[in-house]
Amino acid sequence: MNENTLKNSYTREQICEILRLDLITGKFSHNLPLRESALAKRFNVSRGPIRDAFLRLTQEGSLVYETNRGVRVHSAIADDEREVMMKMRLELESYCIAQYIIESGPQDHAKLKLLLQQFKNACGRESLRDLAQSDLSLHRHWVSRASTNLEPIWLGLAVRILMKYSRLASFEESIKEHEKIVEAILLKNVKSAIDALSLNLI
Amino acid sequence: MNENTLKNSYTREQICEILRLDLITGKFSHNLPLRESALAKRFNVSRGPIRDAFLRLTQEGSLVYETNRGVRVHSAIADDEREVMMKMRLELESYCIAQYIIESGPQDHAKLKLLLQQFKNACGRESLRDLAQSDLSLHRHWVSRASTNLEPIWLGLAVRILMKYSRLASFEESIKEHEKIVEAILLKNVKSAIDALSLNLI
DNA sequence: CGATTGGAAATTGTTGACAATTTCGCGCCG
DNA sequence: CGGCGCGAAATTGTCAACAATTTCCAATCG
Repeated sequence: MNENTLKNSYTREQICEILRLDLITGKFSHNLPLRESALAKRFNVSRGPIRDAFLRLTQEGSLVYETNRGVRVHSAIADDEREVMMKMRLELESYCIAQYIIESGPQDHAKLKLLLQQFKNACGRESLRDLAQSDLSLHRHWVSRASTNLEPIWLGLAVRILMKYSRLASFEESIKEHEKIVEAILLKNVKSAIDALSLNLI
Repeated sequence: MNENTLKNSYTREQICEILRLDLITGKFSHNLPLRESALAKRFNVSRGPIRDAFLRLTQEGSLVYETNRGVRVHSAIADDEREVMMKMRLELESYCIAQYIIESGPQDHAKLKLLLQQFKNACGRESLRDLAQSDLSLHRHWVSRASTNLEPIWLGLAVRILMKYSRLASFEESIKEHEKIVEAILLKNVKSAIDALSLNLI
């Protein structure tokens, strides 16, 4: 926890992102509730912003809220729930990639390449946290560019799916899958991009 | 606004529900930001709970948040976004109805009949607000019973879809569609329930 | 006349204090 | 010895005040 060393306090958004990655990588116990005051101290802010983050993560589905009793980590999704979520996510991202290919310009492509490179680096470091973060960032790039309306829905799906398997398959394979998707996008080949995506989202 | 006449202040949850229906039925301008203090006065609470509700509705997608500038009503979704959302919602609710048929007991069925009746009553009153509320309650019943994991995702989809058409098709037709779904559920006929659902979610 | 800049008003962001609720341990009684 | 209140501690819920930021308007300058 090196965030305490910085004196600057965190924004609601930053706190939310950090906690989200903590949740994805399983840093919190499933049975113990998360305490507002403990996290307030950790991030060097008052309880207000922490409550804001809790509320968001609850809506995303990674936390469960009980009145007067705080929040707990949501139980992992079942296999068939994951299957449904995957179908929904594939539907959503397919649309977004098709849209992204139409709308994106050179600066988007530069960003895309950068995010892919960061993903590869994270695979190299073999850090689960960095991997989850860069995976989310990459997918989020085309989703948010294509539709701000679909982005919050996508986030809820992606986070829950990631929580299910804090362990991703093989780093090598994951890199190849994402390379194929990005390559197809840069060539503006919708069909091939979606084919590659559907191999990634299984 | 008869909520002011009651002295009791509202819970976060109630405020959220009221605002959600206000948003669905188009009570707020798309360009003007929603003011925390104005709503705090309306609900007779401080700004804290209002901010909580804003945060939730933002995550649901009906509001858009800008740092230091408050929230505005999110722009309506495009036709093709609606199409994607509908496919996702159909996928989600089909699973939930199948699950619901397996798990539900007599008391669930009683509740189901009650919710259907309330939906019919709302159609009779021709109140758009009541209609939206009872439509949401009915669908929410089987979704929440089947999967707490899918419920927040479903809510985001359903709200945005409802916002798109504050005007529903025909009351008569809508009643028939929902009667068919409920009937099939009570008979534990999964296929026919999902068929009826897919006619409703178009 | 239009653009700019300065400051006042309005609004959001954050905090610490207090109220309401839950939790937990301890003594008490059967 | 086990269950039952009871009260203290811990925790969440709410609030009002203050800080930071944005917005708006009017005075000023080119």
